[in-house]
Amino acid sequence: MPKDTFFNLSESKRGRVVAAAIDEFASYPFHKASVTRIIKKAGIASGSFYQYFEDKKDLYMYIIKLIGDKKMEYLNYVLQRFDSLDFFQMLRELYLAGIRFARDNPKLDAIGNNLIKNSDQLYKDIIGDQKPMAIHFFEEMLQKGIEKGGVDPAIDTRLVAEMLLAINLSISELIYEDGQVNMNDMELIDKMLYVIENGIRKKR
Amino acid sequence: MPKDTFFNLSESKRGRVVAAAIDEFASYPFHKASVTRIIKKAGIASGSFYQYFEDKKDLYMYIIKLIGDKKMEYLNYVLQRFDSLDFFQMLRELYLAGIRFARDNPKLDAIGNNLIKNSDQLYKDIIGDQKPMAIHFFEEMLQKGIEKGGVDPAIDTRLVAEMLLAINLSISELIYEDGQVNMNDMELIDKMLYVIENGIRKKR
Amino acid sequence: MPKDTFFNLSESKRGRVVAAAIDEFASYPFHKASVTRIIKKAGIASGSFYQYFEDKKDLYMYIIKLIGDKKMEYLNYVLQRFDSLDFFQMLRELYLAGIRFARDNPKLDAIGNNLIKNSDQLYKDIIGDQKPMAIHFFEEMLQKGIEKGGVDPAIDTRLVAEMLLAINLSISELIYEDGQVNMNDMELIDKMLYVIENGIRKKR
Amino acid sequence: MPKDTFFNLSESKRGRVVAAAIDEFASYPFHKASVTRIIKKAGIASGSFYQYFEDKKDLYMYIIKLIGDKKMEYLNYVLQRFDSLDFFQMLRELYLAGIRFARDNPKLDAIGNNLIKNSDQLYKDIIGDQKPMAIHFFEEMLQKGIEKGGVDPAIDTRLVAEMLLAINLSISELIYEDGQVNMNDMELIDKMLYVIENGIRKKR
DNA sequence: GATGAATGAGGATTCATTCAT
DNA sequence: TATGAATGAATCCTCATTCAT
Repeated sequence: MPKDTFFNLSESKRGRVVAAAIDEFASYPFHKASVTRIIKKAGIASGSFYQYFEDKKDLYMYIIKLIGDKKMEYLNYVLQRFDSLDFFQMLRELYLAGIRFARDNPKLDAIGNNLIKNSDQLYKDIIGDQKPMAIHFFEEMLQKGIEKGGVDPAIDTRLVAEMLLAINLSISELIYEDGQVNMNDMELIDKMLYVIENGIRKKR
Repeated sequence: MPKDTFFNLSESKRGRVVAAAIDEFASYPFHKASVTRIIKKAGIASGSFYQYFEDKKDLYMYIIKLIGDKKMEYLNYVLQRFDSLDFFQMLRELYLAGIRFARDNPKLDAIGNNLIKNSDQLYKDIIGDQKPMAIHFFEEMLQKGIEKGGVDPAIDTRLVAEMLLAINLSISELIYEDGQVNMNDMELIDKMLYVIENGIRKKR
Repeated sequence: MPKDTFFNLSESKRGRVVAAAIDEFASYPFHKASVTRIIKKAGIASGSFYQYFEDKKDLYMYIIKLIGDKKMEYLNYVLQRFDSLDFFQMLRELYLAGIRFARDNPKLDAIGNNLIKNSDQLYKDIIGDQKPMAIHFFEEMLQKGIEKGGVDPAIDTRLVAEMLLAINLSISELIYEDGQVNMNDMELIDKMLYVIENGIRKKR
Repeated sequence: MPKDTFFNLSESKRGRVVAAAIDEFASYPFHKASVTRIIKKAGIASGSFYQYFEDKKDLYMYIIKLIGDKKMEYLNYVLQRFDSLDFFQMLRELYLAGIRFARDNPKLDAIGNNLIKNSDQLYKDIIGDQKPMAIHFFEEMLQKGIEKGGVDPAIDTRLVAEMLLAINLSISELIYEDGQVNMNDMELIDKMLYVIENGIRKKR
């Protein structure tokens, strides 16, 4: 947690620090990210940095938290309708929210993706339970879908949850493939959902 | 590419260097991996290292190439039957080969996974065309499957290729989840393929 | 010397600052003692510190002075009887007073001892004339003892004064040896004085 | 312990490093002693320093060991005659050896004295058993003196050992008092021994 | 080809002190 | 008078790489 001194800062300076950190962590993995560069970009003294944060990790974790909060803003709208939507509607909305978040906040998305996919112990420490929680959430969705009748009860919910998460995480890469957007969000989602719903076996 | 001096080395010394490098890169991300540690583990002089390799990246890329070659050994058996197997048989064999590779070579698998998932620019440089090639391969498989009639022609082959790759990459994590194996390979593959083939919509 | 602002402070706040400083200087040598820690312990603003004191050294010297004053309280009773006691009675009382001071004020004693024994230039600056004065005092005592007839006139008073001071300074270490008290004060003093009076040559 | 690389150094360079370190540690307490200054004085690269030593403490401990070895050179001559000398002859020789060491190696003496007197935990760690061992040695000398008949059996040997050590440690300060030498070694020793042998009570 | 000492830019972090409010 | 954010030189230390032997 950043120290009080950080939160007492003027909004503009705090914003500069956050922006500099986001820039840095989007460009370099944690160990290569340089406090010195962040300091320079933010235009603060090195001593100040350590009056705001315990250390580099403290700042990194704060940025991760910001990312989580920001992502939640995108997801909240969907989550509130957890009970009124059926499974496939819900999944569509979730993927869509993820895409929108990635489009609006490409750097945050990059940092977040790097974190969740990385197998480094440091990253595992930081990410903590978030990945298991995400899987659990998908599994619950599937369970409910089975109960309501929309989802095939023959599937292994845990396994499918992992598959859906893997696909979810690959979406932002899909979007920026080759640095250009190939299709619009809706089209992308529709095509993905078609496959998820129906599989890829030829229908008779 | 390592220099000629490296390939002129006695097999045992070359082996020590490779083993040390694999150990190191499996334990640390590129930037944290230490040339000094590799040198010590391999029992060579630091000067020698730079007579074998341009720099750390040169060694890393060589290891990546070794991993690719090794993986090919596992895949070749499948690829040779590209024409005789139908799409789903092929996919099953590919996933299975991937699992076997991961089980037999956990360190290589770790290095490879870390590489392909990482969004770091450095890693992108190193991985080069491999990911696009993998996607392209899946896409071709799908095309052929459509032509042969087993695969639904309504799908977007490129998109599905990406999805299949994302799932493929998540497999080794599935296997080692919680440090324990939850189901046997066949069961895992079967359940995954069931979903891929049929989707998760309830059948009437 | 602390600034006027410090002496204008409420007694409670001044006391907090002094206590925090004593704590700190008893725990760390001057260079390692941290103004920041003192500030925190005392609950004052860092800016305030420099409105009370010139710098860290200023505070340190003030604490040293406090220690001197405190020690004088213990010695005054003895010094007042300078004329009525003979040399050995006087020495006994002085050592005893020193022991009592150390027992009652272990932190002050620790700071003082560290100061007087240290050969660091900084410490020499701070301690100034105090050590020469102490030696001078012992020397005068010896002179008077010789005149009165109790003390052997063959000794080199200056040298013996130094020896007596060296012994005096080692007393507090003796007391706390191994963190435990080995003998009571009187016994300790008696045994020391016996040696000082009679030396260690076997008597015929 | 310094690394092999240090001992493989040319004598001249090793000498420069040692001289620079002695200079530095004689001028500053451990925490204030600067690796950077040592590096500059010795004319080596900062990286080299850490190829020779684990860290600053490693170098410091090595210097302490050098001091011990050097002091032993001065004491060995005396110690070899442990059995042939009586207590007071022995004590005289020991003090004399100490004085000679201090005169010949003032910087080493300063470092050593600072170490043994300092109450800092770091210094205690480094000095380890050396002080107890010194006291023990004095105590044994006293015991033997009592058995042989030269030393007063009424004394508390442990206490006197501590007193003798305290005096021993104060000798080098005596010598350099006011930066000038007041008397020659023999005279100093004789006067000290006179007091130690006979005490300071007037003889009838 | 082998060696391993030498290099030095760069790393994160500390801390006494200043100064604007 | 009180505050506490700002400062930046200085701290120890790391590490990939070079180069003379």
